[in-house]
Amino acid sequence: MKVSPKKEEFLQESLKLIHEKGFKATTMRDIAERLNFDVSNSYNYIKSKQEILESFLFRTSNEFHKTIDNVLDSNYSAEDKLKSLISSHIRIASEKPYEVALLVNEWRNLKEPKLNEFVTLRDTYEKKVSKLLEDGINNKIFKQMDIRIATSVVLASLRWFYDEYTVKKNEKNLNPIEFERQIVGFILSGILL
Amino acid sequence: MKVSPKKEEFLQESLKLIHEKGFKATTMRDIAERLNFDVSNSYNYIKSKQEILESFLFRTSNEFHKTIDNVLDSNYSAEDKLKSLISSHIRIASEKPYEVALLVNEWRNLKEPKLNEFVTLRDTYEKKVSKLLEDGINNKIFKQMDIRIATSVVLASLRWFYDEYTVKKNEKNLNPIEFERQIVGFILSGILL
DNA sequence: TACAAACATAAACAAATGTTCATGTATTTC
DNA sequence: GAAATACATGAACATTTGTTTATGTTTGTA
Repeated sequence: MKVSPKKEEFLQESLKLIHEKGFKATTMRDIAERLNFDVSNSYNYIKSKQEILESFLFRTSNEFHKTIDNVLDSNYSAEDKLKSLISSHIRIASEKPYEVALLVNEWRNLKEPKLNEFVTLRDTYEKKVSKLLEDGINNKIFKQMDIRIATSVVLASLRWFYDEYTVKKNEKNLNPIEFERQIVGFILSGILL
Repeated sequence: MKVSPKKEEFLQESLKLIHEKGFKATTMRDIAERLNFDVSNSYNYIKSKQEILESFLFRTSNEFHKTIDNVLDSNYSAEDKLKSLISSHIRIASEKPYEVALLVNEWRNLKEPKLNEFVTLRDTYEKKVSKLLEDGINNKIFKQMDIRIATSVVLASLRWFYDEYTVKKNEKNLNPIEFERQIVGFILSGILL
């Protein structure tokens, strides 16, 4: 599928607007206005408003899945797999913060059957993380923990990071490398000295 | 301010619906339909749709603020303050999961000037947490860490918990006491054995 | 019992929204 | 230079939405 530069511009501007205002609150007229053309012209680029959301969400979801699959397929120890997963997650979130923001905040606006499809993908991703943690526990690398809690907490610890790269630069942005170092420290051994 | 039982029922049902579908996607007619009366009747209970959101959001925000203020005012060590904070957070989220869900997911739908007011409250809350962590670092109880990252990660680790109490009971719900034990373990000393 | 408050309905509204259609102008490609 | 493709406009549409107004019924209470 070829993407003309204008279409790409349309999609990127839509992405940013949807991130700013939320999917429901962003109207087709909002998008068109920002691009200085009439609403109707938008439909030369997309078939429907939903399509914008769907394409971004599934594209980004796929990227995360590919990444975790590669990590799980590797011969690293559970500890190094987890480090590698963290690293990949941070890379994606810093490279494509708006896409990740959409993934986190706007998936609820999908309609069936896409919504179901997405939720299934999300559950699958969680299960992959759970498996990684479970292996680590079985190999006595990680503590004995409730897998469900551990999975949620690890994912929650990473999920907010896109925000550092969408917010205005009134403060210095976090350096992804340093962030990775700190987050690895936190997840592996907590904050206690 | 007295709240009649019918008004309370109206608000609670609105709360659940808004949580299910999102604020924008929930129409006044949706709410009325669920309560088996006409849309117009809703306006005997509230002045506007926005008011529903505002009242829940600021009420819950206040509760969190009161709680953290009490924690900070105590004579506990930084470590015990943090434990106490975690405990309070989990209590609120398990007692009022829908209110907390709204706080986390729907604040973007506030309009100015309420939006600004809310964001300020939220920033203030974060600063309070940062202060707690900073004190702990200065007293050599916590590791040397980037305060901004540590604050975000601690809050993110707690934020998702309401979900355990809003989701259908197809799986056993988490016991808040056990959750607290695990989360304290995680935040204080990570997952590494 | 009478009066006020609470609870309810029906009809209508203005504005906003996603989308389509018919049509026109650039731009690219052969 | 002709033909196809990309880019754009304006008008119109059917729905949906929050909210108001006028009016009626039920319920608690003095």
